[in-house]
Amino acid sequence: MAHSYEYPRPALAVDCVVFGFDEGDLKVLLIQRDLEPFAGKWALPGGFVRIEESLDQAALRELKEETGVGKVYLEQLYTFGEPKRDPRERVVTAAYYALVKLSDHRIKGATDARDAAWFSISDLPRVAFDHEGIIETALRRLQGKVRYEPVGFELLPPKFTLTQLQHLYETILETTLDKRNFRKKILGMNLLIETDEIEQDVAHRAARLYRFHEAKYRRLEKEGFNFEL
Amino acid sequence: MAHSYEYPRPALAVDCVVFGFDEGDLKVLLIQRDLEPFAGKWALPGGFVRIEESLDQAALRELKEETGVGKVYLEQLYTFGEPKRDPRERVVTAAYYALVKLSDHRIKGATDARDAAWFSISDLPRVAFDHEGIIETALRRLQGKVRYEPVGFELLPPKFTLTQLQHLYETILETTLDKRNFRKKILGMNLLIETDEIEQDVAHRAARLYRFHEAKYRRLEKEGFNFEL
DNA sequence: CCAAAAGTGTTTCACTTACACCCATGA
DNA sequence: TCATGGGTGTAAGTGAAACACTTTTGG
Repeated sequence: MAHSYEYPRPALAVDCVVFGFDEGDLKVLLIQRDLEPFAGKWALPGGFVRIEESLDQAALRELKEETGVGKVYLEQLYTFGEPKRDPRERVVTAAYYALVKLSDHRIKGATDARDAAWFSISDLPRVAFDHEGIIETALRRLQGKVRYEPVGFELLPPKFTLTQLQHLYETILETTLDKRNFRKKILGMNLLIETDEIEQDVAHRAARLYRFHEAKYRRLEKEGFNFEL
Repeated sequence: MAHSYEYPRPALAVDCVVFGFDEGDLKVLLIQRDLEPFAGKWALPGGFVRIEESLDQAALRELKEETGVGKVYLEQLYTFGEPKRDPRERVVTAAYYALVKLSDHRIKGATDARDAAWFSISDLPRVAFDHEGIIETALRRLQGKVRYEPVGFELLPPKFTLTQLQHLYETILETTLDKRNFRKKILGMNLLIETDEIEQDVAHRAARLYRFHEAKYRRLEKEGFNFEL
């Protein structure tokens, strides 16, 4: 193995694909760049990894700095290292994806110095660098993940209706689901806690609100239980 | 976003977990380090990423240089970036995993300057750095992958018996499978081509050899077909 | 009373699982 | 002829999929 200092080093960055879900719409958080290259263009929140911090820490820090997003589900996605992906110089980026509850973060966006905004996944603007490919990769990963792990709840408020949950799955998986079968299956897992509250301010019969029983899921998971669909 | 040259940069490496399958045993290829730190210890093949090459290229190059392994299935696994994972200085490593046909690579190992050897996954020596964790991550990934994509064939010779295939799955998934059900399922996919050859030099009835119909799989995959178990 | 979404069961079909014996071959 | 693994079918059970009407509520 060669010594590391014999060669020039690529720069190392992190970028985050932040997903939110709102009114049947899957959204991604983008920030407007204020520096070249691609100044003025939309891009994923991210930045360079500091010498003393882990990649996870770097991703969290950038997320906080650029978007105000705090407590989120965060997972490493893939590391992109094509030599020409940054026109200035060699930059390798460890991409992450995050799931946030829009109920917590609806206000954020234009809070920081930087301009940030949510875009529907089906109506993204042109983005800088290879970020379109990164977003695409993140979406595919989310589609895979949501089938066999209960990450969908990270995108919903703590209390939600079964219809909201179904719409979330339909949106992410780009499909439609049968209402009765969906409810049968999800309730059959006994991982939802029925609250005695109902949704408010709707012009029709109000649906019951449920919570996800995270602790119970963690317990079952350890015993080999598999969340599926 | 800060300019990259304001800060010291981590070094960037790649490491490969190379899997092979031999006589019912899942193996990993390790090399003996000749430099500090951990000189003399076993470690994953890998090295630093050069400034003009992609991560995939770096992984392939290191694999070739250190082990002679050429045509393989190669996929990025995860990027490990804990600040202290290398005692000398900050090194971030993009880990890959590779699947090779031991029938092609049985001879290799001690060919290069470096000492290389195959170890059973169930009987690994102590390894350098955080490589044990990387191997563990790779194994879990392989276990997940093998269920819903036909990567198992990358570990078998081009022609194989159904029993070999079953043993491969049993080994990777650490379980046992019912012979009749396994054969029914795998043959029912119509992705195996029955050759008119049989295995040689066995002290009992010789089993028929099959090939994996890769082209057909690629076609079906595009139409939405899902390989499963 | 109308519009809109909530909520609820049953039947059918496909797939998974469990299970045991005879056959072919080489030593 | 014996030991070793190769090769084969069926029945029962479980889970997925299809499917439509009544109820509640607010406007």
